[in-house]
Amino acid sequence: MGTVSIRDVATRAGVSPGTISNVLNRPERVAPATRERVLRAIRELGFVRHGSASTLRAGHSRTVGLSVMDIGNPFFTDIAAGVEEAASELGYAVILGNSAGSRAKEERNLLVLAEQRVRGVLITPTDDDPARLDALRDRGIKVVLLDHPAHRPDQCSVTVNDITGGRLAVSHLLERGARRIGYLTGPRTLRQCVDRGKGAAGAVAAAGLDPDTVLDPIETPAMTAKYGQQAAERLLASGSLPEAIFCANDLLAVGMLRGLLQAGVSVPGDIRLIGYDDIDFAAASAVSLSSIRQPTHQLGRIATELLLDECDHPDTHAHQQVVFQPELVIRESTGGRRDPAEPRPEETR
Amino acid sequence: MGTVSIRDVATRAGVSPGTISNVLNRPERVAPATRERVLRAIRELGFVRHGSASTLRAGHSRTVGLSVMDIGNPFFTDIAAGVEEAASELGYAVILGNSAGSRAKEERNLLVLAEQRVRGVLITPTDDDPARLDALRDRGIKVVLLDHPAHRPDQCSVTVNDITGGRLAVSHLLERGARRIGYLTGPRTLRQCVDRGKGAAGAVAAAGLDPDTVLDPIETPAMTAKYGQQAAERLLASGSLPEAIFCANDLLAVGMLRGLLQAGVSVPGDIRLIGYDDIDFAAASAVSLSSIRQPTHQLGRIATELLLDECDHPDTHAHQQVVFQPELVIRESTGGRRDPAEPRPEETR
DNA sequence: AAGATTTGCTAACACGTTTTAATGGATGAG
DNA sequence: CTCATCCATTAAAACGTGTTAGCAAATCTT
Repeated sequence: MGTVSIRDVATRAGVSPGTISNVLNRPERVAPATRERVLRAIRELGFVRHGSASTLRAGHSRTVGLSVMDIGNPFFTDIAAGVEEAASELGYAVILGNSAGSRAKEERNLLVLAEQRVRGVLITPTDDDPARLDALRDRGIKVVLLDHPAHRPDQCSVTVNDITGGRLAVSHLLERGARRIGYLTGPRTLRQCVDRGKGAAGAVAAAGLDPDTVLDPIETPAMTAKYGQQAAERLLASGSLPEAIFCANDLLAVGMLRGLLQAGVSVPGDIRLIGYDDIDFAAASAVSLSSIRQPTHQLGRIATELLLDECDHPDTHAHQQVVFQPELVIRESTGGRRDPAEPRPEETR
Repeated sequence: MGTVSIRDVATRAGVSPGTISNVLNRPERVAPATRERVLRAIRELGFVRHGSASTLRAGHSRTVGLSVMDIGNPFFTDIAAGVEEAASELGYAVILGNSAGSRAKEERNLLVLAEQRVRGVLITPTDDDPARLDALRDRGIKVVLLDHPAHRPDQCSVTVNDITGGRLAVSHLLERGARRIGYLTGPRTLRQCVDRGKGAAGAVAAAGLDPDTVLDPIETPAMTAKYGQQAAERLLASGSLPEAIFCANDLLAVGMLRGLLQAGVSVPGDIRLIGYDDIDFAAASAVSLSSIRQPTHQLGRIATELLLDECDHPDTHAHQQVVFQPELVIRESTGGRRDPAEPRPEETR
């Protein structure tokens, strides 16, 4: 019943506690025979190493933190899956925090992670303020930014070019003839929303048109399907519909689509619609959704590999800002029919 | 730079380390004036309590583990959101593990949780074997089963009646005239799949028909959209289509739907389709999906409250097996049109 | 065969916090 | 004024592991 400690194992195996520690952490330093004996004792006693004691003594743990903005968004769960995969390959556990877009919640989560003395943190920050992250670094906790560019050269980040993404989406809508385009965006404090908007404006300008008259931004408090549908209702109530809508993510797009269809608006007949992220459901939604694909799983995986490289090999580690390129996926919601054969996006470092 | 410890704070505030500990853990035992002085010192030095040291000394942590079968399934992320919400209200952090349906992975995750000396574990087990869970209990880690009935009376569990759910789904299909019904299910090792199948058979029997001739089970290796679509392809290749299909969860249903539509099969015209879980996307899919709704968020919340009650008040804690009742939601995929007004499901304890 | 090196292990301390019993000072009762 | 009571605080002993210096034995070098 009472928890079995390293000394119990030592007694059983007829060696000293230090040897047990060696077997666990530097097996090569201990003779094969003793090692076997110790491992057997561990099995027989059902010994489980006390992570806290280990962390306390060693000064660092075998865990990393992951802070995402919305655990309900498949974009982030895909990332989380990539993170978890890479972390567990390297023997690290992942503590997941959901900031739900709230800065206060993010702060609380980071405090918990700091208390747990995680080795490092992967974070999709809710805003641009580098102060909190620098505070973590000062505590010796490595930080890698996920889907957000590093604000200093000695920091790693993994992003997807959102300006390109916005450009791809809106170029596509322009190509299909739209001249009044709504931009359904989340809070302007989110870099992703701003950048995608910039890309959108860039596409309009590149077509020789005036962004201010072509693009019509609609802002929502959060990037969820619920707010997408609300936006649809407001739009319908306003009476003036654009010819196309670019949604800053697929959840907004799914909600918007639902709102439009319920009101009898035809997509893509009356309004063309494009989303962002290419979540699994985009292809399965009422009208299959054109979208901008991002290499989500890779995003999580690479970020984790960078973080753990920095943790385990701080001397040889080279800081990197990895930028992936997004890819346009055309489906019914923009009237498109181009075969969505799927070459993997190029990675540029 | 170097981490600031409780003694540094003590020195600064001109008190002993023990007093700092009291301020943090039993503020009422320390005079208001000193408390203020200590809190100021903590702020000024940027002290963050060392969770591991605390855990080591106190014998237990302020964290709980959550082990789910598929983090990519909105059903589980909804649960996770409920868990996280309830846990953080009570000052606990959540360590999330994704077993991805693999027993080995689940075992690895549980080991990590045991090493971290989590206070308790919320788990949706991948199989019925109680051994691993009993092992945790023997270590003093409380266990609450999520979406799985307790196998002993001194254990808490929170479930939704899956037999009822299966019955609701198939009764509905029978009502709509179907007499050959496919049951698209995940692995038969999953209790959920078995129970929903039982409910389905029960509904057929209750209608005076023979389950063996009416129901046609199709098993997949995992309950994902991918396998749902594969099943559709196999079904189409076989040439003999049932009149309706009951899918053991919405991901399977979404995949199945996609596969059918791509092949030009009309839903609900040629085949009626119903899923399970009523994830957000069910209402938004190509043909909106009839489904069985479960109170997911509540599931996570109640389970967490039970667990933490057991942790914090072991003496007064009463073990409970909470059973929720699922609810039929009719949409286009079964040709239904009943208004989906949504009374909340009843809770029965 | 004697020194030089390597190998395999031990003993003891350190990590930062919580907790216990003990201390000192203030307060109130007699 | 003394004594008992109470309160805020302290000092020191844990908690279970990792690490370091060091020692004995085994192996290698001339």
